[in-house]
Amino acid sequence: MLPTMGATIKEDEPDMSQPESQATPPKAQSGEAAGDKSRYRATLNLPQTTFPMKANLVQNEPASVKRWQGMKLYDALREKNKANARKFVFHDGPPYANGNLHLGHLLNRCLKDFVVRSRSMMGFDCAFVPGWDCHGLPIEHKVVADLQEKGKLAKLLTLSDDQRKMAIRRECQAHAEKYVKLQRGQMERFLTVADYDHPYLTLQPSFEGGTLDVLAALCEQGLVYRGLKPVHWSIANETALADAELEYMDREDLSVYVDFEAEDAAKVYDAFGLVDAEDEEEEDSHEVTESRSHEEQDQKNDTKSRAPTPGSRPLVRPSFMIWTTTPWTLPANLAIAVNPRFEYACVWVDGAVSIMATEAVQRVMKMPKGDAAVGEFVVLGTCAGDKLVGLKYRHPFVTPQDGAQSAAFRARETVREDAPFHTIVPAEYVTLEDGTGLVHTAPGHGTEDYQTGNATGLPPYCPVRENGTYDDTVPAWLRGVSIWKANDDVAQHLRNSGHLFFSHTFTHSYPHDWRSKTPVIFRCTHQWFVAVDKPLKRTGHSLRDMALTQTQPRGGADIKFVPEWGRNRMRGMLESRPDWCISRQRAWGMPIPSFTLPDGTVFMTAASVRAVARLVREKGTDVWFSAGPEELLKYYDTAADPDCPAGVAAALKAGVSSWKKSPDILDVWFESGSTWNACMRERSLAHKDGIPVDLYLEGSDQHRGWFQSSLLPSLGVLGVPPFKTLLTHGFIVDKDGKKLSKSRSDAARYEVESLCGEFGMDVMRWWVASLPYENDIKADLSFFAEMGESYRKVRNTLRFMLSNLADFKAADPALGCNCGGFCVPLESIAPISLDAWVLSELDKLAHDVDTGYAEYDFRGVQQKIYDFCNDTLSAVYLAAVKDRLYCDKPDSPRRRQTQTVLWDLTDALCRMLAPVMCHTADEAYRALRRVDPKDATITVHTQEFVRTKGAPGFGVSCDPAWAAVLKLRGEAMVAIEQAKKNLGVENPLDMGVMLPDAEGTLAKFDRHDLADLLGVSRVSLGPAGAVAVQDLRAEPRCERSWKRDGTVRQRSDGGMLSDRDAMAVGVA
RNA sequence: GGGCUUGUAGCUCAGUUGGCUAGAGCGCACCCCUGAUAAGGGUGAGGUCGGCAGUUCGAGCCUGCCCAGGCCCA
Repeated sequence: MLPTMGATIKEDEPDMSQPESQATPPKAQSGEAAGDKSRYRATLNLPQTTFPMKANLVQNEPASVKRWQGMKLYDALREKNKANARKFVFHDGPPYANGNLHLGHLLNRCLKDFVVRSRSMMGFDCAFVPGWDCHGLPIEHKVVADLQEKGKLAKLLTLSDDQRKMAIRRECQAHAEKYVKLQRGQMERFLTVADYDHPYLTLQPSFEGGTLDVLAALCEQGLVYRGLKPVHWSIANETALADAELEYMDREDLSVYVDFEAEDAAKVYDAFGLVDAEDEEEEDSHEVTESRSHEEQDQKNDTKSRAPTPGSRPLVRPSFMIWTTTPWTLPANLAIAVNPRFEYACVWVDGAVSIMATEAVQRVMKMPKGDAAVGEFVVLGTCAGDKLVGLKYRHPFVTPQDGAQSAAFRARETVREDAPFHTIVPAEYVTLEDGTGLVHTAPGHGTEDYQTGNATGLPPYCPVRENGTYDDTVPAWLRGVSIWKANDDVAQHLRNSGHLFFSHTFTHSYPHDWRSKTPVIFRCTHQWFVAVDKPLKRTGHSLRDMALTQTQPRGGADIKFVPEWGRNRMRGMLESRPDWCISRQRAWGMPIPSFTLPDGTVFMTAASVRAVARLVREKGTDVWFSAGPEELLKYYDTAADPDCPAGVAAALKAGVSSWKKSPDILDVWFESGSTWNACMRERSLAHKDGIPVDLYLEGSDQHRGWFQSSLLPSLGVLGVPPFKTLLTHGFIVDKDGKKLSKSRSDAARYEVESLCGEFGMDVMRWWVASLPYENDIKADLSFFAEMGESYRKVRNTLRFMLSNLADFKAADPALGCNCGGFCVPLESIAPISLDAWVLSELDKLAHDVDTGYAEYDFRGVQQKIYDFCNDTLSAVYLAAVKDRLYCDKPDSPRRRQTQTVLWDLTDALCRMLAPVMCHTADEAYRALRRVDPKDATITVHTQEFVRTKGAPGFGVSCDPAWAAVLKLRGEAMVAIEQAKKNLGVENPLDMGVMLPDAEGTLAKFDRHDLADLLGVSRVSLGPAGAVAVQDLRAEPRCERSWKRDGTVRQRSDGGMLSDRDAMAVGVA
């Protein structure tokens, strides 16, 4: 509806000719001629800036990197905070020096950079030395594969061990250094700040020395021992593997159910309480048939194939039925384990008798009929598992002349004379979920089996050689056979001898060597271990006890876990972890500096390790491969070594030239687990007393990896953990929450170089900051694009503020003073002003941001900064002050006050943003100060967060009634929206609003402030009730400010202007 | 199979010790502005809180089971 009281409607109103329509009210309104809106444009203070709307991050970010490099930003940060006593010790977990960095690295590096930059801006001296893990199998594997491809490997194999290893090591070192350089460049492209010129590399001699010192200290505590233990063994690489080097993949295997005949049938039947049937022929139990096969039973003795009555004693020899998925370990079978708490059944099946857990009977009998057809079966009796313990059985194909009882094995290893070979033993870990409830036990081929062997006195017998073939202790038909082939051979042999009840192939999850992707086996080998349950000489407590104590929640004095559930996760792992196998049989790593004497004694003491460490610091670990024992031990003095065995001291006098250097190298996890010493303490970066490092920050896989491999040595050496806080982040997954597959069609666009080129790092960093990093992180190109929008929002807010400061002169920011120039003292700002309100909002933000950074809640920081820019500033404050910025006289006190606030807001925001949006924040900060592009001395990054009197922000508070004003603003917006529909007024500047103010709390507020806050021309206050909107279109509009504020009249220049605008233009 | 963990609007996420009608941003729809303009502003529509069962006066939140993910192990 058109206004009816339009006394000033002009005749040339263009829309007057149009039919009246509520939906399309006239564009040109009463009070001015069409096209006159820009008459006073030149008299306005319109925004002006060189800060571009388009960020052009792809070109400009590398320029920032160069500028920061040029000004040595990292050194400048250290220098700035040196004077501060506050030190924040942050330690970089070393990525592996192999391959390109990916999105997961980007996440990790950005989070770390947020920490470094935010702590520095809090005034902490925060050193950050990047590190690289340079040794280890993956590099060696790659290098050896490359050599093989180039046909150079065959030649290497003709060299001596040391020469060959040296040749491989040279290649490995070159490979590692190449990738360190590559990854360093990528990290810098991530805009991260660190001491890139002085990284720590695990192949540096000083680092190697620092690692050996840790090993020496653990030796000193009596924790390092050499043992024969089953370990995961890679046949392809002929090396023991750490848990971290395993990958579980599906594999098809042969699953077999095997009958092991009882040695003494009567004792077995006694256990089940079976009695001789009285009407049976006078056959006693000693004359049980020896025939094995179910078929044979049927054929040979028709009468006996009749199912016996339950409770009666059959005439055949019973068997213990076991189940295994690794038939190749059967030659090493030394025992059968039962759970003493389970009930076992004696089952007659087609003429044969087998023993298995009662619960397993139905399942086993229902197995698909493959090798043995099962007709009927009868449970003759049951008994508890503990009744079976101690019964003897016969191995189906290993005689006492072979195997662990053979002379060949006894010559090699110590075997107890009374070792209970082939006996039923108890074990709690036996379950009923799979198999028969009787567990094939080979102490040389499994951890639990090994423990059972230890408990019962059985040796860890392992007839499998390094290359995966059997040695000479097995029956002749298996000698030299590959174990994978043996699976079938063994099954066939058992089938032929009638011991195989059933077999089938099936697919299960099986551990594989993470590099060669080949299946691993459990195999007993001589390895070096760090004991986790052995008491330390110094404390009397084991590493496990100390680790569990240190990780307990102890009300603040404990290790802090972010997120908190990491504590339970890690403790669970600590409770169940085995001793740490620290040896590997490879070339690319640090040697374990032990020696084997001619008499077979293996020699390594704390003092001998330290002696080698000293030499290694001088020459690097290559010396181990190039020098002889005399040279390697030149710093060793037996007289000064209390741990040196007498025999060794004597042998040493006779000369060490015949001693053999150990071929073992250290697990790379031991090296990275020593970084708190080899890097942090070695370089005096660590706290001098107590816990050396404040924060470790890595992916949650490191609860088992680096966090644990660091914790244990530190406890052993220092008695305290190496870290005060452990922060973990999750893994990158795709938008459906699935693991990111490298084979996806757009995989190339997820390469970090592509991401930097497509979205820019500041956008990627803004994205990282927005993440709830403790969980899995969904990543998708569309998310990055969305974050680009969000980035632009912040950028435009900064730009708008900068553009309204074009004519504003602030004091020299280098002096750290915001006063002077045109600045208004913040103390003079009235609490009822818009400016006080926005500053008080900034103070809240500054407080939240401060806390957020301190607590690593980057998401909270990001969200609050974004909301502040988007809501508090863009939608509310900046929209409200636009009028005064544009229309007030340039030097009016009101405008200068607002500009002062804008300047401070921009300055404070740049600082808050700096740790995250480090390029853009610096760009804006420098634009605010109008820094010459060539001047590299001024940067936001050497500044600190705004604080006043010790608290974050400017210390400005606003009138408490502001809360009510903002609430009313929300209501008014709804009313204005309704008025558009109901009154037909489209432009809020054509409206006046009456706010209900029954208590008179709003009376003190400037009506202009209130009107600007609502975006309307006028505000009046009224009694209680709803917000009322007035149609002001009948009133004249100011040609300059477009407001209808009630003061508009024709001025001396002929224009229609309000009082304020007339004054600004200088007309009467 | 086990330990830890996740599943809330189309999307990304908040939801404190169980307590009004479950919130935000983005996106979407409609509208305004055209003096932040490859910008800016307003209003609005979207949810059986993975499923089932239980405890409770009351469950997104506690318990059990199940389904679908992730990390680490076996």
